[in-house]
Amino acid sequence: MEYNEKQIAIIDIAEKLFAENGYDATSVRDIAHDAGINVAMISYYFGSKEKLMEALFERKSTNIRIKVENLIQNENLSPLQKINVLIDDYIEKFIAQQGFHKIMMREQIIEKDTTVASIILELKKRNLESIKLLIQEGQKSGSFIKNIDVVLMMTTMVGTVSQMISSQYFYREVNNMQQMDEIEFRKHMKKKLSVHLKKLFKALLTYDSQ
Amino acid sequence: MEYNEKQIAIIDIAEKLFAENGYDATSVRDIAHDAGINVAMISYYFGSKEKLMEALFERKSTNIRIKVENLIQNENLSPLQKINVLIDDYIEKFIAQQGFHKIMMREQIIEKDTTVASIILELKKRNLESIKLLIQEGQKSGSFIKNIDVVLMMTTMVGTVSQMISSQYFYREVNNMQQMDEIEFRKHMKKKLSVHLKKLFKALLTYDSQ
Amino acid sequence: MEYNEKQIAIIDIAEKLFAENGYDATSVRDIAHDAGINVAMISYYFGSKEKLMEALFERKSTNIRIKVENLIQNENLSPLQKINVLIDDYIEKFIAQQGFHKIMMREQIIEKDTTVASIILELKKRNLESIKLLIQEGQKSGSFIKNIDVVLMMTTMVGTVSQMISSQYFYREVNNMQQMDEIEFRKHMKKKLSVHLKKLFKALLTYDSQ
Amino acid sequence: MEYNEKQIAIIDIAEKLFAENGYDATSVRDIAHDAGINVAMISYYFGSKEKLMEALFERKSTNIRIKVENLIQNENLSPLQKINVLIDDYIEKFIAQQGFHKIMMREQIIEKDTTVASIILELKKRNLESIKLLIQEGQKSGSFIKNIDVVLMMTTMVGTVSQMISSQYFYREVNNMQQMDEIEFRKHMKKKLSVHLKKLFKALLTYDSQ
DNA sequence: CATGAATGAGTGTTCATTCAT
DNA sequence: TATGAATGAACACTCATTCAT
Repeated sequence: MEYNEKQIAIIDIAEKLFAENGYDATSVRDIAHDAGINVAMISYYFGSKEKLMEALFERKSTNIRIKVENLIQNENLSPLQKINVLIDDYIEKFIAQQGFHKIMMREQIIEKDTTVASIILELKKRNLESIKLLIQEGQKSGSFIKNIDVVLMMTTMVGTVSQMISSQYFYREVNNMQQMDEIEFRKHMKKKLSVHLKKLFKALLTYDSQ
Repeated sequence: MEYNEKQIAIIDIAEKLFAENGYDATSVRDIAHDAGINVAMISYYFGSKEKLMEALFERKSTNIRIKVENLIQNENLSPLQKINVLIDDYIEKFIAQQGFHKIMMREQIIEKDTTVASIILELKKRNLESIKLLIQEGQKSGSFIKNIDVVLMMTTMVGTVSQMISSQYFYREVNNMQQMDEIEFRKHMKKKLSVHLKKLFKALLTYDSQ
Repeated sequence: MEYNEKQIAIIDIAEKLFAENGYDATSVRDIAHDAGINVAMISYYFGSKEKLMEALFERKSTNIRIKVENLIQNENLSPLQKINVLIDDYIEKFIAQQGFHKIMMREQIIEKDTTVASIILELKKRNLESIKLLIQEGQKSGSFIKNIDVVLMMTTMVGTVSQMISSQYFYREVNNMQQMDEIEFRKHMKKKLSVHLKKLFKALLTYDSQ
Repeated sequence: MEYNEKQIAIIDIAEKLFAENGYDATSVRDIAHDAGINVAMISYYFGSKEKLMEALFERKSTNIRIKVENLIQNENLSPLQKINVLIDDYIEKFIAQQGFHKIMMREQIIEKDTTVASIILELKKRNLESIKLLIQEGQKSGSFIKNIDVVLMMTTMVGTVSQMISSQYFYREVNNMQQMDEIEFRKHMKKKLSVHLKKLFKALLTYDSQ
């Protein structure tokens, strides 16, 4: 699907509002107002509010796919280093696209069988496959242990970053960072998450539990 | 606050519907219908839909507090064993009260300054304090390393379990467990999460990173 | 109709609230709340909200009837003096029972054929008859002119006092009396209205227009 | 504020219903029904029921302002004649716009600090200022006495006409005019009020009370 | 005699969507 | 292609009243 400038503008506004207030608490009027367009335009361009949501997912979900192709062919990095690159890449994407991730987190919880749900499912499967490739590579070379539950490992990566984003105001408060500039705080989160997840992944991938 | 039988029944129905469809997508009519009562009763008993939500949080949030009092005084368990007990306790509570946790996950994302938001904040603070006590005990005895970011550790515990619950249908699918009985699947999740988180915590608490 | 203490208390509260906010804008819950009783009591004691209004009118309307019996037989006063006594009596009652008069003013405007409307009509007729007696006495003795439209004259008396009550806050403002104590202000209004209406009535009753 | 045809139609219907039944006893559904439009249109056009009321006041209150500019410059009329013209003008406006005046009478009684209340207050002040100009002119030329309470005089004018309108059915009844054609009855009222108020004003403006 | 619980109808308002232009 | 006008359904909530006790 190709979207023109106006449609993209609408999608971006929708993303912002859905992220802040949730899909149901955001009216098409809110979106139209913030986008400076007529209410009818949303139905006109996307067919319905739900279809707008689908368009949003179609457009944004591709940006947050884990990409592993170049990484695999890179012969200068060890398997663990590759995993670390991947972790940083994931954190970077997640934090940069907080808004969309918030929407996705909420949608993920709903059990309904919607188009959006299937997009999310597809995304998860792709991400899982990508990371599996890297793990298997490390296992073949003997760098990683045999017994690795990749799904659980992903769950921890996604869950930890998600939870960090969701509770960032709590995090700021307990760490006395209320006044910290947003950009600086994002850097801080990235660094913390990076070190933290790398440590966890190292444990999962290389320490044999007996 | 004390609630009578009818009120509790309403709260339970509301919990189920809010968990399944979200707060905004659930109308008071839906709740009244499922509870077999008149719409007016929700206002009558709780004042408003929002107050019903608050009542729900008031009632349920106490059930999911981490309790460490007995654990601390137990002299038969090592600090790490205590942490492991706590992990299992947390997983148990979270999975048993999935519905409420789903609601809380969604509410946590919204940035608004509501009563519910403050209840969640309070809960997080209490849980953090509880777990800090155990950690400090282990540090004093030398069982745990000095440098532990408890908030990040909690983030991983909460995040991992949350993410597992949120994506349990994905988990079933990629593990070919679609047909597994719900009770058995819960057992499976608990076991998996237990082993996984214990491994992660052990790494965070005892391995010094250089 | 006889009303017990509780009923009278309810009627008094209702009078206050109806006067302040209007009949329709006052809910039985408001009344019950202010009276410190159960909502059901209003239906229980009076049958309905409308019947409560009727009870209110039944009770209060008798207090504001113009009484001329003693006045007529008083041989020490001239006809004009008697009219002046009546004017003061009317002003006194109206201001003392402002609340009820406000309710009546509003009800009077509605065109519906209700019980309350018929009570008001009855009251007006009685008051008209009373005053007519005094006028006729004065005409017989030659003190008053022949051609007097008593209805119009009453309209001016009632209308002037009503309007004064209705717009008393405007009156205070344009006369810089915002800070004046309520009791003192009532005295002021009474005096002003008294002199004013007496002058008007003297003109209507004694000056022949050619 | 400019209103389009549809909006004006709605305002007119609202005026009729508010006049007949009162603001609170008139539902937006009643208005929508009588106007042959959808209920949502009232919110759509005016924002809310209250805003509709304000629009009504904004539109109609200008029509009933006493205008005195031309009168002052007219050199062919004596001060008293000018007052008489003003009285007739006021009666004419009041009776022609009975509906709106009924609404205003009721609103005037309520003590709340609403937009409508402030419009009424403003209107009263303007009318008072207008009439004061005429009075002062007459006083300067020696036609009127010095000691005139203009506010009280206005109170009598407004009050008398208001009361006449409010109790016109009573008036018809006691004067055996139930069957009189509405148009003819209005003429009758105007004539009666005109003569009556002119007599009263003459007394207030020219007779010195000793 | 009194009341807490409960009800169905109604309130004003907002919703996503459609229509006529 | 674009939009202001309009709609019917739904929203949360309040209403006066009734009922069982």
